[in-house]
Amino acid sequence: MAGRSYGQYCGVASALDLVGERWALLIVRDLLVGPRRYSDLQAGLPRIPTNILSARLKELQAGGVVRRAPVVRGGYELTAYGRELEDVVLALGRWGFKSMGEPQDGDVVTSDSLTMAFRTAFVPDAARRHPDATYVVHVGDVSLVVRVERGRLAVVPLNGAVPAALAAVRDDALAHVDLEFAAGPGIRDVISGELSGAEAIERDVVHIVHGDPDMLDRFGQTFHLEPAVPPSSDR
Amino acid sequence: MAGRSYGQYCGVASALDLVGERWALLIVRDLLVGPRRYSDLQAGLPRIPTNILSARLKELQAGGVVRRAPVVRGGYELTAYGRELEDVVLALGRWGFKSMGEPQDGDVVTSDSLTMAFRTAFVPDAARRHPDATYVVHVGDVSLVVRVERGRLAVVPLNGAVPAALAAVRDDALAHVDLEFAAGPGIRDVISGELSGAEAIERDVVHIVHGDPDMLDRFGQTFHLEPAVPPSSDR
DNA sequence: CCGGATCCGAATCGATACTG
DNA sequence: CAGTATCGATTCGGATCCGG
Repeated sequence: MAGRSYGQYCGVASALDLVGERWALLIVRDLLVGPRRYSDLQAGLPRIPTNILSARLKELQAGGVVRRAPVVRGGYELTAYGRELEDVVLALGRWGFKSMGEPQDGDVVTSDSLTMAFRTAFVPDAARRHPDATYVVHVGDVSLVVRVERGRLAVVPLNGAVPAALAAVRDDALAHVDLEFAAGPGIRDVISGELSGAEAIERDVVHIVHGDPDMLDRFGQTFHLEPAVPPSSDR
Repeated sequence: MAGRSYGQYCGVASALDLVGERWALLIVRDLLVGPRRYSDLQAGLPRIPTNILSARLKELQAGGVVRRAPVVRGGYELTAYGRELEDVVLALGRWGFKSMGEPQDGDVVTSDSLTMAFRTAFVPDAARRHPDATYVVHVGDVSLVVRVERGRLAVVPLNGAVPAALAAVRDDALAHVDLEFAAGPGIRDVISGELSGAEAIERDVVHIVHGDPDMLDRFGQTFHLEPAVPPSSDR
């Protein structure tokens, strides 16, 4: 499966031998949200060719990263070892956030990628200061229920079927939504702190559907990622 | 250069568009140690085809990750943005460490990969308890001077030319080496804590060249990575 | 319809040779 | 030393096909 290894006795090389092939870490990203069926993964990675998805799933299984999900019919899930890739995916997401400019033509936002983005941006310390809040967020055609409860984060899709446990969380959250808003790509300037809540609303980067607009600042503190370094500070 | 993007407006996808191609992160790994010339990179990545190295360096420059090093003739170095990949490389190294079994035929250990491995395994808290120690470590045909000074880590190759600043660190360190040892791949069991210093010496995993063998335990505390999770604990 | 397997042209990779 | 050029071997991407 890894016909071509990097040939180095090194942790980084070993990791890349397992998850360094094209698409592999995006599959892992989606599986970090939860078990997924073949067609779920395909839907979440619109550009992946079906033979590549198939090949990657086989390789990831052979590498002990992924296994068949016994409960979900036709499902895949991460092994314990695979779940430990969360650090890697979060680090990549933090770094890559800084180079996300405007979306390119045809770029999509998926439910799973946005869910992982919230996990990446989540600041536990800030959440501890405001331990409870519930947001409903619309980006593109993805809608998520983002809940901070006792300083812990849960993200659940607003629509669609979810496991019973998550459905309970979702229904509970929807009973008391603090803030519901729709946002475009400019939301990243709120996440990076380059735009205050009020500025974001004024510039139509964020449209408040429901709730107290001041909550948007709390949102920006709870979910924060560093903005891009200016190229000038290159030294 | 990135003719084929993943087409997702997502930090992880954006990161992989920049450094997800084959060999890219290994080039970054080596550049994290310091500026390198084309031939240094080639020597540190014995299996990379020269046209691929050339192509990657171009792409990484276009992506703002790498630039020509003004000081070193023919050199490359990371930009400020590129240096921020350290988190990613360390996370990958930590994860990949767990799947490093025995070295495969033809696997090499390079100076730069071992240097980054020490940075990955370095435990600042443990170093704070023993803030000063100097080791000379031989693995394969790589020899490094590993120095902890006031709780901070510096790794310098034992042989070969280095910039003046590093040469000073090296000479200073060599003046009072606490422990010099040679090790094979089994060194990873010391790093993972699965072998005590005494056991490692007894089983010939580590050969003490010079110094107090008891220092090997301190070494194992200062440089620690989690061992592989047993497949049984998969839930 | 879901979960893939198969086929094929296009792009990339890997090995080697060659050049300023 | 620092790459470019070339070319066969792989892999990738897109589409189609097939069994349950």
